[in-house]
Amino acid sequence: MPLSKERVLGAAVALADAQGVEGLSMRKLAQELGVVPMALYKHVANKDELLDAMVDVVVGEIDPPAGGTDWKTAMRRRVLSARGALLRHPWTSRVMESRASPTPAVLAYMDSMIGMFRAGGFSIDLTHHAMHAMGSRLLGFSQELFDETADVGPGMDAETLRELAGAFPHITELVVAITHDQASVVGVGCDDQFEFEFALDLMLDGLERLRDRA
Amino acid sequence: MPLSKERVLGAAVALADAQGVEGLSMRKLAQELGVVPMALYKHVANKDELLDAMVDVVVGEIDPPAGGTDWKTAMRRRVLSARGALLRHPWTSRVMESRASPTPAVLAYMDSMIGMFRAGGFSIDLTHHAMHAMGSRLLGFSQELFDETADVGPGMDAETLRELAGAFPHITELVVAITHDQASVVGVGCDDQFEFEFALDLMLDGLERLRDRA
DNA sequence: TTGACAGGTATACGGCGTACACCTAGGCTA
DNA sequence: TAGCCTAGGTGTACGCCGTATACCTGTCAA
Repeated sequence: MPLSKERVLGAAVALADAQGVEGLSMRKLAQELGVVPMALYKHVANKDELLDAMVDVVVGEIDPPAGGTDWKTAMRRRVLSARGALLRHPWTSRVMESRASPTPAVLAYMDSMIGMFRAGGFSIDLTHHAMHAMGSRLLGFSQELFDETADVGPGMDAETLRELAGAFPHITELVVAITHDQASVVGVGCDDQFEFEFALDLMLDGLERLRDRA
Repeated sequence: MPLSKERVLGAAVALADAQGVEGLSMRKLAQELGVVPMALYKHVANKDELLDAMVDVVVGEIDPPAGGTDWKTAMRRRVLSARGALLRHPWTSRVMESRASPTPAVLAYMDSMIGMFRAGGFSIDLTHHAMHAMGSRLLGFSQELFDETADVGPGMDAETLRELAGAFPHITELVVAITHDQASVVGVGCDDQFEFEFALDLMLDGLERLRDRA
């Protein structure tokens, strides 16, 4: 089977899924395809263009807007669909952020999101603010700067734990509370999906209130 | 003047401020300091540690919590102070996101933020949700996935503009509205500071309402 | 005086993206 | 059918990167 842009993209996405985007190099990708590195350049202009195209693959997995419902549930559904795509390809958010300007596919997604607000009766100005306020959540991710439970685990002795508790009392209190909530569940950690939806609804409810006040 | 961790860090921050974090290499940094690359390794273990230390420099610029006010204005002030630091060193957010785990300084900042919620009468659970919901905004940035006015400017002919309007009608409408709002100002673009505070207040107000309901 | 050590240096390795020249097979035109 | 064009894979090489390793030199304590 000869090379093609589709084959290259597919292998690139798979490789990034498997190894993370830091592990994706033109050379490894070529090897994966049984080909010499420079062969890739007959199908993509350079690595940056490859990354852009990979983002578009993921954005293409987001469901189209649902019809026949109010703006809020339609938007909610679409955002959660985007989140699904981003969870399947966790490298995407990082790549998207590092890119200088958005790809047409991302622009089209944003455009249709704006349209959903407008159809929901939002003024242009409020729509504008809403887009900013939603920020990355529109694409189904909110960068989590730290996973509070990742660093606390079985691999830590009581001494270190006590030190941590002294240095960061509030974090400790919080982690303890979370962990107790679900003591029976294997693998401590909070319910990311719940947290995401919590913040999403907080945002959507607040925006709705602002719209109705005007 | 001999090398020192402080001199290395200072030069690294300055270089990243000037060239962006992509332009920061151990070799360029060494050259900036008039020294051979390997000399740096007597003061930092490796580039990752250097990046972590650079983040801590910026986090150190964030004002301590303001006393003598209610939780909301105290938190608002602190977040805006963080935003100031991040705006002075725009590379910081990207570096922070790319790091595997947060530095102690970042943890300490988060810890004190949690403390501010708790002092404001938030339950542990609501505090937890609040921290997730605030996400990166806690550190004064919300990743802007696209700057809607960056791509539309004097360097674009009427033909391209019409094409864009056809492909992305809602974005176009929005950009036009924004640009008209401030026709007299040089350099189109929305007021980022306003947008940030809008979203921040939306969040804080929503959280307060939840707290009072409980 | 000696010896340890802190701190700057020289060299080298493997990995990266990619420019450039080359080859080769398939298909189109004359 | 002869000639050539071109799409697509190859080989080599360049300059950049982070950093391991060995080395040198000046300072200071014993």
